[in-house]
Amino acid sequence: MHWQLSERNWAQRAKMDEWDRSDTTMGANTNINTNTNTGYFPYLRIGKMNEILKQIPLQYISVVNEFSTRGIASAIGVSMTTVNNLIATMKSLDFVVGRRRFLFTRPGADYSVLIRTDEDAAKKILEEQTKKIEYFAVVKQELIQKGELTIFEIGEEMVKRYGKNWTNPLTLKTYGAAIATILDFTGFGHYRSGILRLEEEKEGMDIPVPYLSVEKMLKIMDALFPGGSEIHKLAAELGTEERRLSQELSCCRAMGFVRYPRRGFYELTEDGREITRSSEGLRKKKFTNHLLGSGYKKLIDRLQQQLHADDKITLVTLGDLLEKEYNRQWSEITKRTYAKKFLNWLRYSGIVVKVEGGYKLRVS
DNA sequence: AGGTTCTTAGTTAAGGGCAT
DNA sequence: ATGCCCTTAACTAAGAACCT
Repeated sequence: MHWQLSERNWAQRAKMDEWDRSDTTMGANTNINTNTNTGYFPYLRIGKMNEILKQIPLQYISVVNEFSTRGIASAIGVSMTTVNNLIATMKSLDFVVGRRRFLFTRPGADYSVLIRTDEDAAKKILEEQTKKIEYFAVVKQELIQKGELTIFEIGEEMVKRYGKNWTNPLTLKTYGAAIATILDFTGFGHYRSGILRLEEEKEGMDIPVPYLSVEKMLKIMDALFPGGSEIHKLAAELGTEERRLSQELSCCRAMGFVRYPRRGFYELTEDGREITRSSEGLRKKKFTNHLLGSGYKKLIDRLQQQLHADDKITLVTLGDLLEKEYNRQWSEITKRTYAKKFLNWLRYSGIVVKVEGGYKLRVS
């Protein structure tokens, strides 16, 4: 209630907007978007922004009262720079206006309050902002064209379009990642490890190497049933080292059994859930379907292509194939390691059958 | 002088390969 | 089957440099 704008405050707001505009090209004031920021870009990643925002005492969040960098800094016990980083980000989203003395905008105040209690509602507000702000449109369009963008490319685009003088590649990445995380947060694309994708990582060339057996996969899925788990908890439960486990989980993801909704947390997909509940026979069938529908299908196709009339499949031939398809150089021992896992999958799903001195594909 | 923007160093997480 | 070590990459916080 108390942050409702009164007549007088609108006047105040207008004044601050003018300050904002005055430091760039004058003129062009006929522009309807009077409160669109000029020259600011998100700097903090969305997670960090939210984290700091939540610490700011509510009394500072007002579209009536100005605040200063110093005031916030001492209120929450962080450096001026940190607050400035936050303010720059908030300005880039039209959540804050002003210079030296700042004021929340209506959406900015709403967002800052809601983020504490109702993340989805806050998201909605931010999503609206991304629709209004030009550089987001630029990135979105670029993303639609290319399907995926690295954070470096996003940064580069900003330099090109808006004449920023960022020269350090790390700087480009910083800004690029900030923009990418915001789009991800608001539901436009998915950001992960330096790349913003339009589609949830569709396994293309880069599916993980087969790290684990079917049995281990099922064990993991059992542990994830029904509600998912934090990686720490899961690791403790299974007695598998965390780093190792995250690799194994990435395999389960590539198979479509497991989902990774947020950092550190994994859960079963619908199909994953079904499989853990299925009987052995049904489970085999479902597993096979997933294998054939996954990126690993390509390996099976290759296997089929390269096999001559009475060639046998052995750990050696399979290892060589994997090495080639993944474009790596492995030692013999490593090749064997991965070949064993993959063979385990093929055997389990009945794609290969045992013959004298090796395996062969079952003709289907 | 004080405020703001860009860079950077140090830290943490993820990924990859090997060996037991 | 899986623990461990090493490399690479991302994140964060804050300092340096630049404005006004």
